[in-house]
Amino acid sequence: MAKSPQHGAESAYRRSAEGTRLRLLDAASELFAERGYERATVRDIASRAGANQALLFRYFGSKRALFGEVMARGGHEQLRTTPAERLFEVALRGMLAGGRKEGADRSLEVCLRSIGGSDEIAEALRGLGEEYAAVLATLSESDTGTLRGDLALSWLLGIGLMRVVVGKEPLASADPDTVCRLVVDALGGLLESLPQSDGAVTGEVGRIPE
Amino acid sequence: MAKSPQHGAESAYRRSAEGTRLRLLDAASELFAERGYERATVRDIASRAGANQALLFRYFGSKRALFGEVMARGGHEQLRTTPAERLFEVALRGMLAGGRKEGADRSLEVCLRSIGGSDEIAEALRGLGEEYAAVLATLSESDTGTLRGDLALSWLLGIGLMRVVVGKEPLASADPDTVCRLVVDALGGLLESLPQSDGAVTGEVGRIPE
DNA sequence: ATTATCTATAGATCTATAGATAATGC
DNA sequence: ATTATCTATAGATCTATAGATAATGC
Repeated sequence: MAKSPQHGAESAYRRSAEGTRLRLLDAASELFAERGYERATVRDIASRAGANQALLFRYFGSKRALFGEVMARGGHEQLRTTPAERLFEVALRGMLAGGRKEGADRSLEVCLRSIGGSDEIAEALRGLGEEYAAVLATLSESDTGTLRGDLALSWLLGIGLMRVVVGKEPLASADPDTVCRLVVDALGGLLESLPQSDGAVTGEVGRIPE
Repeated sequence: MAKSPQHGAESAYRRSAEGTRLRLLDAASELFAERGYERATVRDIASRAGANQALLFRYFGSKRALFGEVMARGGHEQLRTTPAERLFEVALRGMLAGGRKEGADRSLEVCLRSIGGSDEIAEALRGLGEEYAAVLATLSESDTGTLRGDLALSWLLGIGLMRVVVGKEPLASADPDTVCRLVVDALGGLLESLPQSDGAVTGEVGRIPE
């Protein structure tokens, strides 16, 4: 019992600047997703990382800079790895899962929970939104294509808002497949090139890309 | 110049408890809509009302109680005065106007800007959402009617989020008629009894209730 | 000796309250 | 005399920093 490490499992990672930096980043990712920017305090983050609160400032400079790194890290992964025709459904399903999938990209969720906070947060969401909407816009041939992309993204975020953040029933407990089918079917008229969900009960058979 | 009133135009309303209470309520309505719950400080509100900050606590008890009164005041007006078939479009157009219409009900906007703040705020939005969604659900005969109502409301809020709060272009500057038509047309498949917007360019003629 | 970590605290906000002041009605 | 209003400040957070301490590598 003598000389027992005072901080449990993470003691093995101790006294490594790089390791602590990474644990702080991971803890920040989680807490920003759970509580949003404002309500996740630097002390909470440091505590979950098993690090001293002062190290957060040593390694990242400020809370806002840490937020920037968190958003930059996972933010674009989903966009890079998903073909345009599948992006809406993949992002929607990620949102519907609401952090229950390990290692999922929760950037949009982080934004949703952080909204009221500050103008800079709104800008972060706008920036990420630009990228999603631009891809979605390619699914329409219309001259209002970019607007249609914005509207599709709006629905995605609105669903996340009501289901994950607000917890509105019955949406909050609804089966992801059911939600996905209803939404993708309705979006068919807006984004002509959006493949309808497979296993649709509406009678329409979805085109499967490639 | 001697004995000039030190507070300008509002001096006429001075020394009336009822009047001050009302000016505080109005100022709070505006500031909550502009900045959300957290960022609208009691000092800002009192200052805009031309009142001393301590009076806010004297007349309302706490900032949260003031928020409650603001939400209770305008929150249900739109719901009472609008027939179910028209609710979605009326609420959407109100959201698209984004406070540019005098005396419009900005309750949903207030909620959107206040989200990250606290669980109690999320509850306020859930409460208001219950009422909207319940009405919208009556527009579908399906057994997933309530879910469809939630999804329609989600789109409404998502559009408000991206347009009013985030300012995503081209949505933020888009013509309300265009947005309305695109959204209402797409929602037709989700809520069968939703009348399509008149002047539709899609070829379908909307049913006009009564 | 270097540098990762910790302690202690400055400094900036905010909500909320206690008690003093001043305008009105009688 | 009553009560609307104002002054001053308590008390609770939070981010951020300065300087001390302690673990590692040479």
